[in-house]
Amino acid sequence: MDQALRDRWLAQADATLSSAGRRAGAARTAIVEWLAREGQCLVTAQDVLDRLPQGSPSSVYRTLDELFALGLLHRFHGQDGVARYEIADPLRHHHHFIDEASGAARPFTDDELERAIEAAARRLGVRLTGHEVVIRGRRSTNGTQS
Amino acid sequence: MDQALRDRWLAQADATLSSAGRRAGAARTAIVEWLAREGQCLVTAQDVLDRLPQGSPSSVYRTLDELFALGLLHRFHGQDGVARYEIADPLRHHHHFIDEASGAARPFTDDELERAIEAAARRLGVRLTGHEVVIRGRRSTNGTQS
DNA sequence: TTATATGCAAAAGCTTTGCATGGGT
DNA sequence: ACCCATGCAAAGCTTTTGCATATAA
Repeated sequence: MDQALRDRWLAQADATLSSAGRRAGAARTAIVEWLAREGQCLVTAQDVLDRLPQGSPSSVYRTLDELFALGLLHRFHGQDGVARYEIADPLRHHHHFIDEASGAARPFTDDELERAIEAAARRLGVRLTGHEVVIRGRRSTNGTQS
Repeated sequence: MDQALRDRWLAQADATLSSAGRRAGAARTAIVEWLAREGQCLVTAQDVLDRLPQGSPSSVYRTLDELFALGLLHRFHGQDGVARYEIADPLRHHHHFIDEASGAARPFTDDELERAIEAAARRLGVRLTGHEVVIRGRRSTNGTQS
């Protein structure tokens, strides 16, 4: 749904990978392209393996790891101990709402919450390098957003 | 450092466990008592095993699981894919600051942040059942707290 | 040509489970 | 006496690693 983000990330990923001396093989190419399309929120290695004809488990895990190490992916460890990744875009930051009814995760952004986190870090005497918020609950009435 | 919390939780745990029909064996007793003392922030199954003479791996994992299922522990899955637990106290809620220099996690509370999360949930149209915040960074200057 | 990417299979690490025995109530 | 708790050993799952081969640059 966010074409601009997709393209920007793909270009950034290619640039970063090749300037790190990595070469583009069939597996990595397929994985990176899939992530650009489908990796905007919390995908697992298994998701990639299931949906991609191309790529062995080792390639998938290695590529995911490498992209994470280069700062191209964020990594989380979900409620079940399985690693989840998503595209890291410096221009966009989001948090996660987990719907208890379905177990599904939805990304959301909230500027006021963002400011509150920065303020809390200041009060703690911490120079912030990253932060994550997970909200769990149920949609109370009519959904307001997309 | 919080004696009241410790005692309250221990009493609550005993009550909840026995009303769930569970019996107190040597392993569970030792584990629950250790958690009441040392489980206020992000301990792993391995921590329990290392520090306790009493209790086999299966007892530790089973007890931790059971306490989680009964709502007596919170469970998180750390950056390394290892499950971390901490005492769940309805009267006290805290978040986590992870110091990038040491990797250590420290609990903190912040009422304003709490309110910001509630406000964000309201804006999302979500009835909140839980939430977690992780802040990552470095202590910027002189440490202010204990 | 030379270092890197890939895939297979094996290993590693955390956690869960089956089962026989011990123990609480 | 009955059922739950415990511990051992084995199995399960996700993820990592070793190694031989294929391939990008």
